[in-house]
Amino acid sequence: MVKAGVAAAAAVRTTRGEATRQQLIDAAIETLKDHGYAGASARVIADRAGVNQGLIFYHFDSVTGLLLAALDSVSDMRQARYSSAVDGVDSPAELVGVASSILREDLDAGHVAVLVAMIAGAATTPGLGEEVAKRIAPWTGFARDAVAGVLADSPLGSLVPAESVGFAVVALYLGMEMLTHLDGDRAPATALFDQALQLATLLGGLGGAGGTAMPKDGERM
Amino acid sequence: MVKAGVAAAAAVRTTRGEATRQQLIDAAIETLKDHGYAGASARVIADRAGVNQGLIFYHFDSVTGLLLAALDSVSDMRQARYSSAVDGVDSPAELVGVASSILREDLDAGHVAVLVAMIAGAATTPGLGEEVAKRIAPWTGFARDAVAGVLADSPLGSLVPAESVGFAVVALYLGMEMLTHLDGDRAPATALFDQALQLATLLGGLGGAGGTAMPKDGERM
DNA sequence: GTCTATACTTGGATAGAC
DNA sequence: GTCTATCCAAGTATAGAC
Repeated sequence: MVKAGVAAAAAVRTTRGEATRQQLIDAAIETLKDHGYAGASARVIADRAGVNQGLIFYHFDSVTGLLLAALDSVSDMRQARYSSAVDGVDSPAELVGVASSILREDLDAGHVAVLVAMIAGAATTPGLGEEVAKRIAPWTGFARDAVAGVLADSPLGSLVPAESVGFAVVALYLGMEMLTHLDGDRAPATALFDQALQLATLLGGLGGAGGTAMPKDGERM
Repeated sequence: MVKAGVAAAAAVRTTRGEATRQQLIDAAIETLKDHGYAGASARVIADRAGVNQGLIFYHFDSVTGLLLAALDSVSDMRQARYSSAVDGVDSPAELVGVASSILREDLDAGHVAVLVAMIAGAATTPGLGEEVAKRIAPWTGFARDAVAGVLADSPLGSLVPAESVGFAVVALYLGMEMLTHLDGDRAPATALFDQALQLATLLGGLGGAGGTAMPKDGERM
């Protein structure tokens, strides 16, 4: 059996502990999606991961610690996806198109459900609010910057501050997840995005330079 | 002590049981606001109400039953408030103004926090989703109708379907509550509403008939 | 360092006292 | 009709085996 670089940088080698650690994070993510914060107990998560419940406390100190690691994982993963997708976009219509196609992914895969669950849980567990807030801030920041980017050379830029639009987009995003998840019907969310795309295209046409209507998907991740 | 109409219609007389029942509902609402769904246990709620824990099961069959009664209470109360406030509004700018001033009430008082907590809880507790969905539907319906009302004689009406706008408004509403609650900062929410009001006033000015900029508060409740 | 068995706490629910 | 005492299930956390 070839073992590449025993004394090399720690990042590469996968110890047994690292494997269970990852299994626990994955199981925590799935559990948050399916059962929300209140349903994400040590026993349920550990069962799903197929490991002993006590390992959560060994690897993450507490259930809360594990859930935060899960939030980190989802947040990092999705933001990488978003960054690469938004890269090269330069009109409001394109941005709406890209946001729309990615949100569809998120709703289907339940990525935002993890954020929603953790924000909800922040109300319950002392000290969690601060930690979750730290991890949500990049989302509003990212949205603000993306909006600012396409608004810079548009006449809309002077009407709507990117700060407010970024906040609104993330809020809308979270709210849509809640409503969609609640009655299992994606149709209103889809219709809303179609609507937004149409409107953005129209405004882009009226206004300045930009304006290809259809988004590029940005498959790279 | 005067006891009006002992044999009269049941609605008026307040039995001891009714009082406890109401105390429990009030305590459940406050507990959902402060500690979220996961923190709303029978013992915590009963302690807050100053009654024995077992009474929850006597009066409401289960904790879930009590929480749904609490949701009903908040939902009914707020919708009465909304209805009376929107009554007489006939321009988009006015509507945004009214919505803005009431949302400020809601954020301060934590009314929407109860909705958010229950929607989050719906992911956890089997069967709860359906019940919560039933109680949230009137909100999107109300928003849709309010939007449709002011959009009817506006040129915007043909651009944006009230259905989608209503859905978006409720989603935005829930998302704003989450973000605001999370980092305890009302400023972004306030700024967003100021922004929306400004934009609606502008669009109203460009477009059709309506357009007094300032909302009436609709103090009656 | 990794994992298991076990201790302890809290929560939902009910039988029966008042 | 109201409340208490109590049962059992589920939760977090740790002491100690490997």
